[in-house]
Amino acid sequence: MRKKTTIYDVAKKAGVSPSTVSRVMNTPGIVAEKTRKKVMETIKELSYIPNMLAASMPRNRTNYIGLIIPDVTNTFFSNLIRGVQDVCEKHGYSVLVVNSDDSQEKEKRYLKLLYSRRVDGVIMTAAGYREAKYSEEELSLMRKMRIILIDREINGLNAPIIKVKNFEGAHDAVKYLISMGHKKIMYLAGIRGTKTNEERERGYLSALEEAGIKWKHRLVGNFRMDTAYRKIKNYWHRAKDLPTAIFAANDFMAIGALKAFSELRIKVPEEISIIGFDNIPFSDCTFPPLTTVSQPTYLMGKKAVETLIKSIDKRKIMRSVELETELIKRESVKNIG
Amino acid sequence: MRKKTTIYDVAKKAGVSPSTVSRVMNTPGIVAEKTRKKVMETIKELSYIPNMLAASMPRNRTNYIGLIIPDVTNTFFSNLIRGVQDVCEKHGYSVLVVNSDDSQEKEKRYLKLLYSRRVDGVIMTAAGYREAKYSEEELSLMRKMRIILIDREINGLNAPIIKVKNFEGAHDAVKYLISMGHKKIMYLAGIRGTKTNEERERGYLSALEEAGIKWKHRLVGNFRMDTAYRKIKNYWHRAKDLPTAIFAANDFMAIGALKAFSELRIKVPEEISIIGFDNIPFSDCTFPPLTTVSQPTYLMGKKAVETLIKSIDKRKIMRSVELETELIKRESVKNIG
DNA sequence: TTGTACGCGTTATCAG
DNA sequence: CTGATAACGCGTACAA
Repeated sequence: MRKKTTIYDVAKKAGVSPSTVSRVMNTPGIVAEKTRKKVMETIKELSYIPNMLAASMPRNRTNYIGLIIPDVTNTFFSNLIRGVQDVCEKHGYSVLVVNSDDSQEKEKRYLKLLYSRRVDGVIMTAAGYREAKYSEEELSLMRKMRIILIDREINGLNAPIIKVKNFEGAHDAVKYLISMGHKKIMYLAGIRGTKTNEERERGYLSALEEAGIKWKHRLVGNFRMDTAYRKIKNYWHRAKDLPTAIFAANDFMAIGALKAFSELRIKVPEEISIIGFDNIPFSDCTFPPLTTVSQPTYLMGKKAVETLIKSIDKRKIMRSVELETELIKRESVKNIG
Repeated sequence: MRKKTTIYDVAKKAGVSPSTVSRVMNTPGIVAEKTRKKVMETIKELSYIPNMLAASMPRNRTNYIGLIIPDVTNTFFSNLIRGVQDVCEKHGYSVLVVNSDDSQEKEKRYLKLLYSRRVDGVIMTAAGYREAKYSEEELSLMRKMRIILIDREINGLNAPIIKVKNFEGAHDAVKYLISMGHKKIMYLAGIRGTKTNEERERGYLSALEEAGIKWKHRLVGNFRMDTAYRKIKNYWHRAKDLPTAIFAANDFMAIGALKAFSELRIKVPEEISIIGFDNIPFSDCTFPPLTTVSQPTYLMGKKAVETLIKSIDKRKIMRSVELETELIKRESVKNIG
């Protein structure tokens, strides 16, 4: 790799000073039209591409945003990433993505990395399903950075958070089931102790209560498809008082249930109705297509960067946001009223 | 944000020169144990975190890898990303991911961005399904960077490429179908003119020929689920000589077919066998679980960075790699022999 | 409107 | 083994 063209090369060839070239690129308005043109030409000729790296130093800004998520491979997060990237790109920012795998240790390492890289802001969904404890050292590091949280809070850190209305989403779903004539609705639960699961379960219970329905049942799950599959099969083999509908804490589990029923020769939705949560891609490719509660993951990413960037560029204060869910009615629910 | 701790702060407090602090961090071996300890202590005390940004300048290395893909949201690529990230992280590199949306224009813009960011290397899957034409200007920019291609080549650019054996993968799949007694096998095609599709189709034809089978049929598709769905429904309504098995150019289309047959009340695999290609997540959640050809996407990412980093760190030359596919036998194929 | 000179935080070189 | 000093490429007060 031969030497790269610098701002000096352009300046010399155009017969101006480096500062003028710099101005042409950053504040074109304040330079005489004639010189501006001359400089622009030279830039083209030499196909000069400015060194953002070098520019970052005096500016004290990298135009990088750090993004810490559990796993890119999870569609929930890849959609989030896309939201983040799209907005970032529009504002001249680049995204540095890392996977925490829900490990606090990795998370800590990456936080240091991002600090070291001098990113202008960080978007993170805290590792671990349960509320984790953070050492004072980590908290202090986080406080040195401009951080915005997604979905999960961090005790002791006063950072704004973007989340969805889990309670309302679950409430709506169950209410819909009730409106379709269902009176025996089971909750296929996620991991206990996680805020996400608790909120969805509360939504489930409250809808039941509102309708004056006493029948309720929770099948313990862990957000995973295979577990739901096994639990359902197991349960249907020995239970006597079976539900007519299931509200699953997420789509993976709903799909696991779908699979179980398919093997049990129990028809969905004719014999049992199912609603999921998340609206992951493919929830519309199941048989039957899954009725589910949609999480605006893309929007979450978008909102997060928007507030972050506003805070960076215009020094505005960041505020928490709660996003609405949406009930996507497909074909896994039947009206038995 | 208050002023950040620098190497000078550490040096002063430890009573040494900045160079010594630098050495402690980069080449600990060459500094006296006693001073090293002293410096390490001071670093801890001040919780100093080095500024990689600043270090990048004199080093002329950013330890960033640029990754250009069509879309993070596509599981094919998110797996690739993960492979890239995991290896990068191990070697102290960070990844800058951008989405081209298969647009050459965006691709070009991002190439410039990555150059401007002074990434140490670029991994890209060229935009567009068909072979695209690149201007001399773009080619020259690409030649200035250390680039490694994924899956698709670029005419006029002599860059190494990582790809999978599409021909062999397709060949194996169809051969398997034949071994299961199928003699009328249809090809559900992807976009014509794309190398991926051509290679898979050649694999299909060659397996047929090898077995001396004359019956063949191609249903034109475009790699998309809904198209496959419609084509299949249409075809089954009016065709007379129906196949007993289908080899789809990718999983999306295979799933589209699955859906069509489900609605047509045609049982898979009892009445028709199906094989897909890609092994996307969820191909094991369909009914029945899809038999398919697995692409090692994670491995592709891994291989790409490995060669790239070797080239950066040890100035070794980069070589192209062709990866093996694997036939994943699930339940969408029946032995009718 | 333009140019000069300094600073950004680190590494590399060279002398000691 | 350690310290002084010159880059690295750009932005920006300040001077002209």
